[in-house]
Amino acid sequence: MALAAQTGAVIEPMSIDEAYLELSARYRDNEADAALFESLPLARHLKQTIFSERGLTATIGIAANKLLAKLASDFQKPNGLTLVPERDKVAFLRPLPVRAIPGVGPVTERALRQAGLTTVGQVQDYPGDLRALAGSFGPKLKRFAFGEDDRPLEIGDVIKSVSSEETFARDTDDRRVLRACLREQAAEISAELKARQLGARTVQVKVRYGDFKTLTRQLSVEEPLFEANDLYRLGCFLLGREKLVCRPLRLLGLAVSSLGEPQDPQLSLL
DNA sequence: TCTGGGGTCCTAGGACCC
DNA sequence: TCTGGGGTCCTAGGACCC
Repeated sequence: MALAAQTGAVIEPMSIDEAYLELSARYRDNEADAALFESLPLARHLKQTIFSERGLTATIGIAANKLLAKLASDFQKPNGLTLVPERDKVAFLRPLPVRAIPGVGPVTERALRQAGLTTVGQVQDYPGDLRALAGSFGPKLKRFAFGEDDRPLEIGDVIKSVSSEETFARDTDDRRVLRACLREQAAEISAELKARQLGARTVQVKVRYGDFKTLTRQLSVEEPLFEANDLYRLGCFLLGREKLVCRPLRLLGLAVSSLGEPQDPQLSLL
């Protein structure tokens, strides 16, 4: 990442080992495809440096937007380097399975298949209303199918929720086990909130039973909370009020959302 | 997919207010 | 007292991603 920063790139980390680099500032004076090709030496240099410094291979996709860069990097997986020029993007996309498009999971894939659409090319050619198949994602899916994507890089780490959950080795309704679990989760979440100087106005518990049935119950409060004890007690309250531990649990989870600046800790009630 | 954990976003119904 | 609409918040569940 430090190396990438030296290139003057704007960076959006996606996970521990994946990131988008925007280099349009570095190659801005060129026609789109020319700029892409000009970034090839830098991409090769990045791969080489990662390998010599860490002994790891890296895969890079080069394209004019996030969607295409991601698909390009997926194209040739270990140790790949794929460039998708603007002029080739529609053809590049055509043979890909619909599942390759980010946002198309098992459910949307099934809906599309039932309409006879299994490749991105078929989505490109589809004259019907994709909303009927993919809901509000339909219009975006259509644009993605043609390689159009204007999502900007998201930098900064605005976080919207914090959660912790645990799947038990054996389903349990032992109150002591569950309380200890919840207490630990509350402590973890509290530490995260404090580290980020955030408070949470919504607390949610999640339970899953042996048959995989999963329920959530949440509660919003006036004052943003961040103390482990407050989170723990609200979690207990929700479990009890909703009688969620009516049979053994496979999973117990605690989550907070509606995050914002905490009030003066002195005023924190409950 | 006999199924782990931490996230985001969307939908839909109900409460409540104007 | 009943009806209608819009806006916002809360809640629950689900699809999806890494």
